[in-house]
Amino acid sequence: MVTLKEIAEICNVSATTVSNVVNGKAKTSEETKQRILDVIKETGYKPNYVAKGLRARRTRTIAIVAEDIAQFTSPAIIESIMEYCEERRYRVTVHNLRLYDRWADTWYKQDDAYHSVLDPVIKDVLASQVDGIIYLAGHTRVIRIFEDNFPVPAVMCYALSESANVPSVVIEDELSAFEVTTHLINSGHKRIGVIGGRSENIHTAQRLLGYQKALYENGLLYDPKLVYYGDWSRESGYDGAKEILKEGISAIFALCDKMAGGAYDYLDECGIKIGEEISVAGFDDESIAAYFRPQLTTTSLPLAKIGRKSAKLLLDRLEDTMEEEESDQIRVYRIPCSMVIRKSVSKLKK
Amino acid sequence: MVTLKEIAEICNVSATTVSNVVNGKAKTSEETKQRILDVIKETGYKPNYVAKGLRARRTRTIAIVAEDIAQFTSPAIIESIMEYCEERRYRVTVHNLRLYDRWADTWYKQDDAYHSVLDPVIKDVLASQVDGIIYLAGHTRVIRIFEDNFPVPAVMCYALSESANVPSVVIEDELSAFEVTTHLINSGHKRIGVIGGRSENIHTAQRLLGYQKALYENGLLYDPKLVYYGDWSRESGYDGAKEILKEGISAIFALCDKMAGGAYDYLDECGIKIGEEISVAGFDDESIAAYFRPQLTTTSLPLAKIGRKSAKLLLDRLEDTMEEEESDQIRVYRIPCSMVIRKSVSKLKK
DNA sequence: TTGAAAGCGCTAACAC
DNA sequence: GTGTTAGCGCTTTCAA
Repeated sequence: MVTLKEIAEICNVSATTVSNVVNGKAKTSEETKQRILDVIKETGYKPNYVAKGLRARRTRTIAIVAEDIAQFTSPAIIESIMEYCEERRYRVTVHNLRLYDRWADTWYKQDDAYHSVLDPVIKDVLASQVDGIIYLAGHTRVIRIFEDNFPVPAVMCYALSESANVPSVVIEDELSAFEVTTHLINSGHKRIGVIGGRSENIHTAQRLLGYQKALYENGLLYDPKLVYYGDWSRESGYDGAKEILKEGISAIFALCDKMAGGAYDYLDECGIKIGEEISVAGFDDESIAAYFRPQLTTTSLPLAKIGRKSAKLLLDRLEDTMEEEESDQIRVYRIPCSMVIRKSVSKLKK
Repeated sequence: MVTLKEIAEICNVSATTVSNVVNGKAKTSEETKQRILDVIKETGYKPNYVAKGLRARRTRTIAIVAEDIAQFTSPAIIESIMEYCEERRYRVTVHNLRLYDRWADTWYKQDDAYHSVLDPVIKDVLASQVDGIIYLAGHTRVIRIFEDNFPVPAVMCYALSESANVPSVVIEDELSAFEVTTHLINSGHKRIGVIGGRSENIHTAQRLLGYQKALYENGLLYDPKLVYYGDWSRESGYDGAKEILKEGISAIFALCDKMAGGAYDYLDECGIKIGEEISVAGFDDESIAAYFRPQLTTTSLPLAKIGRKSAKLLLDRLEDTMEEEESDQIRVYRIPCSMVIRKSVSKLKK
């Protein structure tokens, strides 16, 4: 690999001049400039970022620390972060905690196990001199890992940071659930069952609030017997449907598509016609949803927007172009979802 | 951020000694060693990889250049590459061409557009001094981008490289299709329709070969009228089913699950009972397959194995531990897939 | 066992 | 415009 110095020697100029040309620092005569450019082309010279980063103290590289890139929300978010960073000429590296892969659904409760994985990665990331970090969570909860003295700017993506200088970008759970529930009510449903995740889960809690708000605004009462707490799995959707069906409902709001799939399983088993005798709404708009029979009415996650927003927050911070508003209060950005109407919800026949 | 030099000053030793301790270079007295280790812990010192890489000329970092991480095969492969690299203490950075995102299905035919995206990324990757590269394709075809003088070792993942020193890791298309077809034939089916991708597509071509081999071994003749060339989309699955159904078939082998989904659409529309009146097999075992009604019999892709194999090939090469066999012939590793039997294929009722 | 010195490839400050 | 000098944080001879 040719180095800048070698180029300089060939051209009979100093390394500085070559550096200036490479980085477009203007003050070079057209003639030498052209000569240098030619040699660069001939030799196929490529600047060494490592050396550059060492000197410049800025690498124009940010790191995504993802809890698990195989989580269905991750790829689209990562992709949009990269897209945005490319526009602003930043490089992105991805680091993967593989949390779900390692421990399925339990890890986030065991602080020591969690940190045994996280800490070395963070250390690693920091050691590679990135300018900033986006932590990409697998599901929304409060994550407190960026202390106030964290050495580089950070953004919490798809989770809540609770730290004054680390903004969070999450989805608008409450409003979205409100919309779905309202849609169901407008279709004539009054007893609407809910299949959620665990009760302490933030997605579940917030969506339940939105659900309740819609009930309230329509003069309906919240009935705890209509809500089943599952674990986001297809199986728990099945169990949930079985349970709440006993309460005489006409619609099911499953808080994720997989559980909606489980509800379909049970309903099919009972010979109850979905989209006719009973309505079902999901959440997430995973690829599976469009293949359900009937196709599932659900809510799509604004993953691309979440990614872009997170990236923008970070890069603005790096370049100090952020609008003042932020300052020292905890910033949480909630990005709205959008309902996608398909075939699984229908007007209640009186 | 504390530096090695500062640690040295605090401990009243030279930078060399600290470096030796940090890297476990043995020849240090227990006493000073302990002192240094203590200070490192107190100060939270982290070695600067950038500086290290500059000096050491090896960064222990490999790059994945992915055509599109949002392609359904990518996340699992990336995840397994990372898992393997973690075991061998290599870092991984991911770079994303976003090819599908940019140009849907056409880019790989336009060399200039393709290179306008690829070249800067490769340049970038090289400039960041990675030790090696894994190119992760979105679908299998011949890709000729690593010349013989490519400066670092490379592996072609999910595509064919055709370059002597760049091994390729792909799936065993032909054998897998052979197995599916055999399964169908063993279930009594004699006229088996195929819905594939474009005819020039390698996946399609190879699987068709496997299909034909199974026919041959069972004394059946290949009939071109039974194969429809689609474009992997659900819609083309629908069109394909419509087309080949006219030929009086009792089973459909769709070369991807999405097209199987399209076939389901058409069959449902006609009121033909899948898994009873007609059998359908898919390919890929995407998450959607298990939600079909009836659940789809398909073939799952060995993504984790592909990733590990690619990573192993690269790291072995980096460390010169590879077995001799490779040398200078073109190496292609074909990883077998495995059928997953569900409900969409049944014995043909005579 | 420890340290001094040189240098990896590049950029920044300051002269000329 | 262009060159000189110094130094980013680390490792690696080689000598003590």
